[in-house]
Order: sequence, then structure tokens, then C-alpha cells
Amino acid sequence: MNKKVKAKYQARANIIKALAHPTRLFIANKLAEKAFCVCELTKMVGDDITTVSKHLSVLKNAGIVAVEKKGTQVFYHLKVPCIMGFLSCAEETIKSALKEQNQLFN
Amino acid sequence: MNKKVKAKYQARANIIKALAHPTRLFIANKLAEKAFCVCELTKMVGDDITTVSKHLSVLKNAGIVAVEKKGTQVFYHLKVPCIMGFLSCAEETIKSALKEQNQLFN
DNA sequence: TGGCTATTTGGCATTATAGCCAAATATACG
DNA sequence: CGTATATTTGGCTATAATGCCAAATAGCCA
Repeated sequence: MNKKVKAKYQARANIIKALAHPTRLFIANKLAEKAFCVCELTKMVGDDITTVSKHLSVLKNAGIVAVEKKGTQVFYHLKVPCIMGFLSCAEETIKSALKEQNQLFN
Repeated sequence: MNKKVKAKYQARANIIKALAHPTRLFIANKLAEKAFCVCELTKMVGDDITTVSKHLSVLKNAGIVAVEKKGTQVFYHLKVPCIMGFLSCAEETIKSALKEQNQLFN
């Protein structure tokens, strides 16, 4: 990999890395439905609000979500809808692995 | 997130995490074309062969690639083709971010 | 202003990941 | 069997990610 190619895959990996966490994947999935404020997402996730805020920051820096302020609240929404394809592909991968495991018993 | 939901997103995140590395993304991209042995991939990547082998191990454990031995060589191939959607989506995200930056100058 | 709620940031301990070297394993072939 | 090639594994250090607490910031309202 020369520098140019490496930079290309580094940039793409950074975006994927932003989604490579259960909480962030969950959040992205929720935001695909509609915008939510940090407090609502915090309730759904069940972690400390500072943890959720940092996860949102990771998604924002990756360009996956964007914010809109409303008073004291900050609403996040999904910016790139194709993100949800990640979930369905991950699911397909899991099913593929399970299918293979089942074949061992046939 | 209750335990069941958390486990679900954890499993999906594990698959995405396996792709969240420039070298592994590069390898997955190559394997989408055709199967390659470790030595060939090592040349293309340019890292130590043990490093490449471990990256392949990560992809294998995630169920993304599978192996076929031929003599002393081990050929890896992509098992789940939808993986390539990750790349195009990442690209779209990057373009979306660049587009936004350009608008700042208009 | 002062208090209130929502959110972000700094800092820190814990844990996970990356990449190299050395050594082990597997397979072919003389 | 002994050697050569291909690959994997163990181990180690350096670096990054995670998640909480405490503190700072931002915007509303009395």
C-alpha cells in the first residue's frame, strides 16, 4: 500500500470505526428513525450521559450525524442514510456464520 | 438497552469492528475480486507477514472471510459480499462531508 | 443576576488493539 | 529424515479506546 492508497483506506476505516461500537450502532439505528436529543438517547442507552455525549461526538466527527440545537437541548440526526446498510450486512454475516455451524450437525 | 438488545448490537458491532482498520478494509476489498494467499496479500499490504496473518485471523473470526489450503499456502476469500457496501457508504460519507466544507466558501 | 437543566470537556484508570520479533507448526520435496 | 517455504502463535511494548467522575459551558426563566 503506497501512501495514497493507505490514506484512502484510512479515511474509510475511520468512518467504519465510528460505527464499530454497540452503543454507537444502537444510536445510529435510532437516529435513522428520527432525531433525538442527548437526554432521550441517554435514557434509551442507559449509560452515563457523558459517555453518550462522547459517543455522539465520535459519530459527529466522522460525519455520520449532525446536530440541531433547540433551547438547551441538542438534537442529533443521521446524516448519511446508507449507514443502515451496515446493520443489515452485519446481520447477514451473523446468519451466514450460524448457518455454517448448523451444517456441522447435519 | 436491556441485555438482549445489547447483545444484538454487540454482535453486529463485532463484525463492523473487524472491518474498522485500513489494512483489513484493503484486504477485504482485494478479496472481493478473487482469492489470494497470505504471501500475496502481504506483498500488497507491505507489513510484516505476521501482522497480515493476524488481520486475516480477525476477519476470519468475524465470519467475513474463509480459507482454503493449497499445499503450504492458505488462500483467503470473501464470504459475505455485502461487505463491499461498507466501502461505498464510507465513500459517500466522505463526499458528504467534503461537500459541506465546500459550501462554507460559497 | 442567580438558579436550573442540558450538554460538553478534562482527566484518569482500565482495557483493548496494533505491529513487530522469535519461535512453533504445517506441508512439500529432495 | 532433513530442509525449505508458508503460515500461525506467543509474547511484548506502544498506542488508542472506553466509561466514569468532577468541573466547565450554554441557554432558559424567575
